[in-house]
Amino acid sequence: MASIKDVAQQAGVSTTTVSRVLSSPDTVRAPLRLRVEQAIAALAYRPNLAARRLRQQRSSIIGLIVSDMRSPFFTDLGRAVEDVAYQHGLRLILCNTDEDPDKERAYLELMVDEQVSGVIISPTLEGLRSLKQGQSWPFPMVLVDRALPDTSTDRVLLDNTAAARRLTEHLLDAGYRRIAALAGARSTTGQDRQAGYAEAMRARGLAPLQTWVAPTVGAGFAAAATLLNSAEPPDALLATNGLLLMGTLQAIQAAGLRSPHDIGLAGFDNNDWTALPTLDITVIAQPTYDIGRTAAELLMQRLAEPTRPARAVVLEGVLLARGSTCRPVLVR
Amino acid sequence: MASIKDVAQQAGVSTTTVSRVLSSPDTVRAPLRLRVEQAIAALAYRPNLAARRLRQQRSSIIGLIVSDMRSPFFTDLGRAVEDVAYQHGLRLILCNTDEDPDKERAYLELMVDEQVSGVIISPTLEGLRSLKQGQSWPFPMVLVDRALPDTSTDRVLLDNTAAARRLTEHLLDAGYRRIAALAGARSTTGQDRQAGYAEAMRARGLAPLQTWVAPTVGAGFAAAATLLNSAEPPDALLATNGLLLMGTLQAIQAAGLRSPHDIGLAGFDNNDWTALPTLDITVIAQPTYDIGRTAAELLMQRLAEPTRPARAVVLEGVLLARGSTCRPVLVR
DNA sequence: GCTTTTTTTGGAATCGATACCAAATTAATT
DNA sequence: AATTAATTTGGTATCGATTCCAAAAAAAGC
Repeated sequence: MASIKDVAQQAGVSTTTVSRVLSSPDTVRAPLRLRVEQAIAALAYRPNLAARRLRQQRSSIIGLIVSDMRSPFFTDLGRAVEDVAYQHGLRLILCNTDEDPDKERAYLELMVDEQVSGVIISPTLEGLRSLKQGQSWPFPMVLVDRALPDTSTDRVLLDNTAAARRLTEHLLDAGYRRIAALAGARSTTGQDRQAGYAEAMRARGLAPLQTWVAPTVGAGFAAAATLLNSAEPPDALLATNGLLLMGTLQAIQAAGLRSPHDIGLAGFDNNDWTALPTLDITVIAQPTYDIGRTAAELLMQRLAEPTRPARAVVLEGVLLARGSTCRPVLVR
Repeated sequence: MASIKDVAQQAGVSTTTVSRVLSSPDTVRAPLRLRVEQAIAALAYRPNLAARRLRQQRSSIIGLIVSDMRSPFFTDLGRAVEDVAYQHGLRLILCNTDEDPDKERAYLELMVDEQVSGVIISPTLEGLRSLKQGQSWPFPMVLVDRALPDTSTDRVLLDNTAAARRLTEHLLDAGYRRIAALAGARSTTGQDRQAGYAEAMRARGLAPLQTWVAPTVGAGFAAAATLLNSAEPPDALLATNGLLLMGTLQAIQAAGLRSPHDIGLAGFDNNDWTALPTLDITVIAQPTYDIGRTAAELLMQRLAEPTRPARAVVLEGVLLARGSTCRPVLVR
């Protein structure tokens, strides 16, 4: 493996000059630069990233920390981040926390060890709290999907409260009244969406009826099944994320019910299956890829300009009104 | 940030000793070791990975190269790899090739630059061919999901031909005859599954009827729609992966057809939505997480023992026979 | 108790790039 | 043409760990 010394020798210059050709070519005069470039090509020289990193005390790596990459939202997000990262010559290290604050902390410490240039993170509640209490890390961070108000960290969020409010109003407008919400515990996203739901309900003089559940298909199924089997079952269900929506749908079908005839159904995340004609589920579509791309770009901008003020980008969800919320007219 | 020198000074020993406490503690006598350990704790010392990597000429990073992390199969796989990697103190770098051989090559070269310890890859056809032609890389590789026969690289595969054969036989046993297969082009997986399908068809004296398509939902939809609108439409459709299955289902529903009454439907990948009672689609379930875990473990074993002979692990798919292939008895 | 062997510790070189500062070269100014 | 300023280039220290080899200490052998 050729090193910078070999290149320097081959081109008859110092290693300093070779280094300059690599980082700021226009400070080296043309004839020399040409010789160096030829030597680089001839030896198929590739700079040693470890040496560079040791000297510069930073790496061209960024971290992506999410709860579980298998959740479709994070999958899309990750793909977008990866695209932008590689366009900028940065590598992406991937971490799944499973909503475990200890794992989250451990991964952040790994990021310190790796001397990453920056981290994009969808933090746990505990992580957010410790950030708010002044916990700081030796790299810039961009929060995605989750954040607490009044913290000065770059972030990209959906207007969760507004989106949930809109979705709830859509259900109310369709004539549903006993609307129950399944909200993901352990994240601000779930809390914000629950808040939007509750606001919309109260605005019409109705009592909100939310259940807090772990953000998994299984937990969604169990909670929805319990609701459906209760004495006074709801006439519509609202799931605050794609996994819970799947679980809820499973419970509805397992109970032999159909939307919209027997029960209204709406949720978040425009996953492929929600659009199937025989399911046709009303959802809030999140601009998932955009969220990831924006987050990565915010990080790039901060790396270029470390002192600029923190920026919050709030994106809108799009309501896709479909058949699962078209309540048939009933006479009671 | 404390360095090994600071620790050495604090403990009153040489850096060599500190290094030894870190890598092989039992070569340092207890009292000294204790002093060093206390100094490490007191200074919250963390070794500089760049320095270590520069000296050792390798990094504790592994790469995962797949076509698109958004495909559920690769999502699960990636999660498994990540779990095992972190258990072994390795970081995971993620790459999406989009089935583009140039991108694949570029990413492999990045892996060289990063001096990764190893790579887990689901290679493109071109990538496999160049491997077979003797292209070699300065790190061990484990192939997942795709491989050519007679190459000596560690690999973890599904028995794709057998699985597709079994699925096709299941359709035949249910009474379907004009079974059309949508096979993913550009991967050995698609080819192998097509082969299994074709074998099963020919064994019953039927002519296989396959269409090669790009492995995306949209391409699956288009191809299935064309088949359904043809003069002699098939009586069953077989999709060789989860994305194609979704596209096929969309086309069936868009045409106003229902399984199993109007048309049989079967596919690969036991995604959540396939199990919904109202869809209830027969699939071959791949042990996705297991595949990823096994691949990661194979890599760990090779890192521990670089010279051991290459190993191929072939896992079985599980046929989940569901409602979409229960052909109602017809009189023709 | 003294020599030999084994174990434990330290000194200094090394990995490969970059950054600072000084030397050399070129350009600009009077 | 001589002096000064600006630009290009090179020498060398440095980043922080590991590794080889030698020195010191402990254990073993006679």
